[in-house]
Amino acid sequence: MGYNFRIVREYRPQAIERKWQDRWRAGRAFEVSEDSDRPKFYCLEMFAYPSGHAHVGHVRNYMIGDVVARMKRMRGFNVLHPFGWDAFGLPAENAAIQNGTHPETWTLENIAHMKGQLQRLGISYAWEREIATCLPEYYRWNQWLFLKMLERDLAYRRRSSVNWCPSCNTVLANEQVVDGGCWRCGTPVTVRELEQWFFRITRYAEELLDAGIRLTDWPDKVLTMQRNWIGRSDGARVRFPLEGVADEGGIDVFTTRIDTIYGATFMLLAPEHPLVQRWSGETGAEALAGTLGRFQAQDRTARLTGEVEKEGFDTGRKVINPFTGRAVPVWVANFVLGEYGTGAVMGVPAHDQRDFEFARKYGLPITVVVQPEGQGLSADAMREAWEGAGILVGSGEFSGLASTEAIERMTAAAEARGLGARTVEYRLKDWGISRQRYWGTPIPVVYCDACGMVPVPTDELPVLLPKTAAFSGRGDSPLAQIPAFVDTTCPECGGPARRETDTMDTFVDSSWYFFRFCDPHNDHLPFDPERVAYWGPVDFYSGGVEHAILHLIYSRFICRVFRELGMTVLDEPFTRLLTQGMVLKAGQVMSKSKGNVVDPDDMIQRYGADALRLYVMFVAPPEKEIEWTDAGLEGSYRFLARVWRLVAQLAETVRSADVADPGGVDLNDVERSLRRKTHNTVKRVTNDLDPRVHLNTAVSALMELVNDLYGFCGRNGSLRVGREADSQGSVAAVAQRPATVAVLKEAIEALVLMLSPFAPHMCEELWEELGHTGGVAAAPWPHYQEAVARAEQEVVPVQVNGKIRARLTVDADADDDRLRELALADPQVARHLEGRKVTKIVVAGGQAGRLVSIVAV
RNA sequence: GCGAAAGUGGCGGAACUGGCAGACGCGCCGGACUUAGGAUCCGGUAGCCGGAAGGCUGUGGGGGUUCGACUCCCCCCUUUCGCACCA
Repeated sequence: MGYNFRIVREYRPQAIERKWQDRWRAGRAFEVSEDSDRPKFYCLEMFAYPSGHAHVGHVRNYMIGDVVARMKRMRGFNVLHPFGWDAFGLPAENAAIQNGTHPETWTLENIAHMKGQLQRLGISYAWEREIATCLPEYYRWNQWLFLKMLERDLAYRRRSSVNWCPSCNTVLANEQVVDGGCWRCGTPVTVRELEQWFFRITRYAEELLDAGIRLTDWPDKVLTMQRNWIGRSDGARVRFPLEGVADEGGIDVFTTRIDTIYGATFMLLAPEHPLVQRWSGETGAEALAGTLGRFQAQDRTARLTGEVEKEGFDTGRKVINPFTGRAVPVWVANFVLGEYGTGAVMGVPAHDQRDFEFARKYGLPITVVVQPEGQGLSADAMREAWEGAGILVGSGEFSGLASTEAIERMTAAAEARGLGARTVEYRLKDWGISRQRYWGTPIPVVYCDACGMVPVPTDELPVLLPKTAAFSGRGDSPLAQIPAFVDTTCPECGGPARRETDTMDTFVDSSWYFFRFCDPHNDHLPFDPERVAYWGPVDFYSGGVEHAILHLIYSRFICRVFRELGMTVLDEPFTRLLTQGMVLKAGQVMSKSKGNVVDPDDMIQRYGADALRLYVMFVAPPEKEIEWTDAGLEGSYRFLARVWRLVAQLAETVRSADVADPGGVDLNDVERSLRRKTHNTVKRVTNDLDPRVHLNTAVSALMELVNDLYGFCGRNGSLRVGREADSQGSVAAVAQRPATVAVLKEAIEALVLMLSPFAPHMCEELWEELGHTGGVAAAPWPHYQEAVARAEQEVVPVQVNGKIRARLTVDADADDDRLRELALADPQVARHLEGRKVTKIVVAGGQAGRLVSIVAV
């Protein structure tokens, strides 16, 4: 045999990375087609808003998805891993207002730049499937979808008070109001009355809630947020007749605590309640009208967050409490919400904190009707509202019942007497999609004087967004200023008509793009149902937790709309959801305004994309936020260089191996130990990547293997890597024993294969160096032998009084009695038992193995 | 206020179903090689005692269950994140 001398190139990531990225692009390496012979895997990261430059916080998400996609590909799955751009939206328009760039130019330039950034990171996307929502070939299907929803009464138009952001000059959906402010700019939201388009998401409220329970691979946190957002309340509507006006009916209230109705000593109406609005217009109601005006002018934010003091006004009217038969006053209160329930509530001051405060302030009577079980109400009762369940008192025939039962019986009684009904209320509101903006999908309807609102026929789609528009920054839609767009003819009568000038909320675009990726160039339909049947649902979806409500509820809703249209049989679009943590710098979120962004291109230039990827994956679990440090990145670079030196120096040795399977050879202890380590590492990395996505521990397992390999070479006299090799002109020796080479080859190849999802460019280069063609990305994932991964013998810990004092190495078939015997004979154990009496000796067994526990006094 | 999650070395973090706490990395200390080392290779690194072998104490605090608790249960403290007049 003898020695091979080998010059080892230094690890220079930039050249390697460029080389492989070019090859992947030229070879369309990650494009896929339907293949019924292989299991499919749809791996998706939330597509990107093309804001300009991506920082490492953005790209962390794509790197996580890429590790999963690459690993799944190697494990034999047909992997769909596409990318695209959520390209409509406000910032493009703001850029137009500020510096005159057309939104389209601004957007397309940003896309080009960011696409380059992602390609330089080596993310394995099927770029052939790239989509941008601002292109007519995409947004025409938004319009198509809208028309289908219109046909099914899932889209409708109504005048309503809407959330208005005075800074962005647009309407916001409820989901887009955060702490009373605009989700984008934080400006406090005001109210406006406008004709608006809505999607009837409430039709699916119950299903979205109920099916959510079955999303077992979603984070609990997200499911809880969605559940709270949908906000189901079980209760009853109860009618309180108006006193003295028999034919005017009465006022319905919604309550979840009908058991407290005997304590309802007043009624409260929202300022928006239609009845109060009517009363305030009557003569002599100037005071009421004034108060109403004042309430409605109160800052909506403050009203919603409870910062405004509770205030009321006595309307002078009375209603009859249908259970007590007594007349109670009707007040208007600024804290009652017009849009929830019936806009009217019964005031039960003894059992509701808010009503209690209200009653104290205005001197209204407080009647206790529920007592804590097993005790009388304390003297404090009148000082505080007690909101718990208990035993009813002073409630006529229902006195003595427990709250839960009382709710049942009293609801039934109300139903029987025709005063009310069991109902369920949801906090979820219909989704307002109208936006008075330019850079979005035009809503495809026209208004004709003769025919009214007329949908644009589907064969006339798309309604194109005109290229020229004036961006004034005023509140009205720029489209309304373009006569060539507005003036049209009615599709029904051919007469003059005006186009709708609002555009759609961009969340419409993003609520079905994952279907489009399955069939991105279809020009007959949004997608071919058969293709979605093959690829859907998304198996692994990752993105920021900030989309827990908005995007993720809308997508679940629109998925059901497509189901209703017969386009898919899927109930849920995303099987597994991973919400990745943010990247912080100096404890703060990266943002352009804070000036603390880390540009991936800078890092790639210094350390290479592979080191950047490895660092971000290694530093913390994907769900956790990470603190950016340059030192950590440098550590990852060092690790890669260490792998490079190891593999490059041993490549020739490994390539010349003449024993294929180390399993068939006699191994010495050192060789056997390395082989066990290899199989053990394959097992760990495989499990860390697949059921769980513990990328950080997968990397540390690979680091351990590398450490062991260096140790192996150091201990093996005929192999030299490391310092000597490096500083003395790079020497690697061929091992004398074929077994050594076989074991080494197995370890090195497994290492390169498993490291490749993290550091794909370097591993491609090394894989080629090891004599393989066809690319590491397409190579099969290494397999492990359980028997090798495990130790051949069982190691059994021995505890004395709870502390482990010894470990016995025994044959796995030794029985419990033998273990006891060996444990007591162990010198370490004997030392700890000196002068004590053994009272108990237990052999405990679990999946982790057996254990001997000795108790001595 | 309500709800959820989390508290482990100087730091980021491991420990899967209760079984050697601190894997792996950063940082730091030392050795080798060197004109040099901020490169590389090797070793050390929770605290305290000890020359060493070894021992004791340790996973926010206090109780409990168990042969055995970072892990399970109860109370408290702290932090983070959601929700927040939804009747």
